[in-house]
Amino acid sequence: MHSLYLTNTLSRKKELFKPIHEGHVGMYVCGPTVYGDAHLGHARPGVTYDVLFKLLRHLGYKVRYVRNITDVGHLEHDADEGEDKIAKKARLEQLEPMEVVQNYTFRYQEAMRKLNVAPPSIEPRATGHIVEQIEAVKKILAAGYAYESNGSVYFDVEKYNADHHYGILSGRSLDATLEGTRSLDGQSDKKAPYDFALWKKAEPEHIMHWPSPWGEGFPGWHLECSVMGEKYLGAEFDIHGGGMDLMFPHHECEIAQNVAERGTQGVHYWVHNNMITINGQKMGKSLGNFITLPELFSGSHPKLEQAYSPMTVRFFILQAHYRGTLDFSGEALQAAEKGYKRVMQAARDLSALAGVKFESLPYGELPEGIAPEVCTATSPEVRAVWEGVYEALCDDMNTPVALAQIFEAVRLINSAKAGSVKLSAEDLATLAQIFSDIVFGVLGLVDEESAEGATGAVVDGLMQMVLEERAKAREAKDWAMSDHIRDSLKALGITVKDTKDGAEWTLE
RNA sequence: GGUGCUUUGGCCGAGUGGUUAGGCACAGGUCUGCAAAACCUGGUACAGCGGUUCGAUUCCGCUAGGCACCUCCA
Repeated sequence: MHSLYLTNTLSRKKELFKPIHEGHVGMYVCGPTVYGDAHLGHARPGVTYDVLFKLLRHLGYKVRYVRNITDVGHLEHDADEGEDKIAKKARLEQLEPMEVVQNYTFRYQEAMRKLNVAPPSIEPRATGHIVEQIEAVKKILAAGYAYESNGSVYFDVEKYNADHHYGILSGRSLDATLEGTRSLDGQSDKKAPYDFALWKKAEPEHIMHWPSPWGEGFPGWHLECSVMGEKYLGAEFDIHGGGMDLMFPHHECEIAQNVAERGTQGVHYWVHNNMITINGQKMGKSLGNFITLPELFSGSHPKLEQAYSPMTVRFFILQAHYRGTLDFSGEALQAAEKGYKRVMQAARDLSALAGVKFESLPYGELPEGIAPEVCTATSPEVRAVWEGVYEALCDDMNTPVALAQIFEAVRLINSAKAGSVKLSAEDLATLAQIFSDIVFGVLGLVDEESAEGATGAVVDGLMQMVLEERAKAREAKDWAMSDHIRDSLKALGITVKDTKDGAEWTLE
């Protein structure tokens, strides 16, 4: 089996990945808070952990992938004094909170589906785990790491820090945290500013609340991930992913809760994806500089000159390493679009050359394929691509380098098609496997053109007929007619290219 | 103020103590009725200043710029 290395935020180093249970992986990723449309920033963890999910599967692991939906407890402005995001949205739109949740959950899943992000094994919601969260609060109270205050329960960070290290993940000391913590206006029930809420008393204006031993209230944001992770993956599990902006305080608090509640940090590998920036600045809700995925796919945003297809967006994300920032610009998206199309065209040509049909799996199904141990190709170039791709992906998911290797394969395919390079049957089979397993499998690309374009034999037949007529005109050197046909097709979005072996066409 | 990250050719973006990343764009060539595609070739990029070294874009220090987190954010 190929050895996978992942950068663990706990150690800030690349570590050899070893699962707790041989052959099995438990992975938890922080999902969205569903109070608005997903934006480009949300696509990054979606795609990143989708690749990790698929890579692990391809390497032969059985994976349980849990990605939550946050539908309560996530507050605005301040973790303890603000208003619940969902409730606020519901109030603004005169809706039942669950209507907001339902709507944006559906829209999020729809956007992920378009990006060919496989649905996780389990997609739990915070509101579905109120009972478990209350139980967790009780345990933390019993362990002495929390205190009740005026109907709310807070985590006692100072007490915890005396026994453990609060800041182990983000690399801070409590003093540093204290310095940076904003002092709150007005009265707070907390003993210290860095204490965070496990359970929050519901003020009269709150519309989402549940009964608890401490009165009517709702769970704190950080608690849900601790609780749902434990429920579905166990007290200890392998991988926890999320955006870098969640490292502190969210993930730090999770660790503290885990230790207080069950005596273990719970997570072996913390994986964090970096942000997508726009003009060098983080794309985010609070800055108002975000472009939603529906806007991106339709081109309906003042910053956009054109629409970008879901696969262009996926390719764009894949072209950068997940731990670095990725800067958005129209130019960069257009470059990604061209590159993506080039790879897909090569896939179609390879399909013809190798006599293999690449079929995309029905959405939601995962390839069972296990990465081959040995490369059977005969040419050194193809072998190098095969080796390079696995090496890159297993080296902390280096998708940009993997794609560079894929472009090498594209060059070989094109050269073979042009006749300047000879590829053996084994070479073609290996290339076909790389495309099937890696390009379409692990990297999760889909050929949009063949998927939604020119459907069916009717169009194929029609095009064949038209191109035959054009070929006759060309034989008769009737260039006017030939060009007229080509121009007319172009106006319909059909591009005709003349090659040695006759005319080819593609639909925009 | 604290913590951490970062500065690569026109743009995006990998990587390394000495050898081509890759994509997009651009220029020349091959092919072609033309066009497109494809293929071939091309541009000596690594913020600045010092240091370590036979040799640094790659290690160390300083300077300058940028960013993230410290409050909700993927």
